[in-house]
Amino acid sequence: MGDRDTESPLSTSDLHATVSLRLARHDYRYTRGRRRLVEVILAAGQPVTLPNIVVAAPDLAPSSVYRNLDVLERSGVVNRITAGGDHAYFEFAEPLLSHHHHLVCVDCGSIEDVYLDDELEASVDRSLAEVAGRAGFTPLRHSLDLHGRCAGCGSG
Amino acid sequence: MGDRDTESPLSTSDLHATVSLRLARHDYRYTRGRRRLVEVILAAGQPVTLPNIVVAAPDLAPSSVYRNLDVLERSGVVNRITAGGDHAYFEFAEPLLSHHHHLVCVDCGSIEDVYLDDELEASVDRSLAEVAGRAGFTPLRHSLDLHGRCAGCGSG
DNA sequence: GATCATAATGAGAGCAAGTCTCATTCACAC
DNA sequence: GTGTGAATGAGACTTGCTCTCATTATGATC
Repeated sequence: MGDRDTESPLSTSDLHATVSLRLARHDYRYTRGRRRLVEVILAAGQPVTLPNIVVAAPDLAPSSVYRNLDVLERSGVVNRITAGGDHAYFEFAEPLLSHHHHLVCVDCGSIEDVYLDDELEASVDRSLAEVAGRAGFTPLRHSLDLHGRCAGCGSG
Repeated sequence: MGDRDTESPLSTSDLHATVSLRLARHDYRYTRGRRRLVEVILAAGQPVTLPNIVVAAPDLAPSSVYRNLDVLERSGVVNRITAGGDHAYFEFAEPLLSHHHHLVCVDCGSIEDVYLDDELEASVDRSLAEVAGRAGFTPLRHSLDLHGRCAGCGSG
């Protein structure tokens, strides 16, 4: 599993270069539509849904956006977050965005990124690896999300 | 018909009593169909999808099963797990099944329960509470799942 | 046990997120 | 510039899940 590259968040041009490389590695082309899609996700600065993307870039065809999100996911550029709401959320995958977790609002479905300290992450990975080993399970990544009510939805 | 050796801390009769109480607390009735549904989930001993349920109990109407899973979720009897596959998974909620996490297979979508030690759980809760507090977020529960390949799907 | 108000049921219609199709257009190698 | 195969996009299609509504079961009260 681990690529242990501890890269800091990338500049826009570095991002495009990295995405291009990853797509090429999977024999995909970095077309104008895919570049626009990457820029929309970058500009959002948080996980986005298809409606978010189409509102931000109405010239992108939904069917192509879905297809390209799939391509980006296969290439390791983007992660799909299925939190249970109507839509899936997408954000940059790990080396493009440092390892983090999510606050998922059970009312409005919004997702916010949060960062935990490295020591806890290490403990979690260690425990999960142990438990996975016992089950003959090959770990790829973990997801640690907190479900509750966001500041906007309050305790109502 | 009575299986006794699941991970559930409750006996079958205690389970029914608890479910009945929780439903009543929300002004729901514990009907025959809901009792059957609870028994199917108990017998499975692991998270189940709607197809799983209907195969195990073909006399239950899918529309009623969906509605009743919703009722059971609202009453805190059952948890919905949306792992990204085609179907949602359901299992008993926390006091009916002790706190645990999931090994989610990225290939076949299967979900297996795993248990972590209490100390790690406490650390996780502490860190998440701190981070949530900073964001004005009201925590309800956390989900910590390991994504990878199950023993059956191998490392291929 | 009989009666009644109301919740639950179930078959099928309906909805919507996401996928597939296919004719057209673009990206890249040469 | 040319050619080949991938990418595009509009819309049809699939499908997990929800809604509708006439019928039936449930639990409270007598």
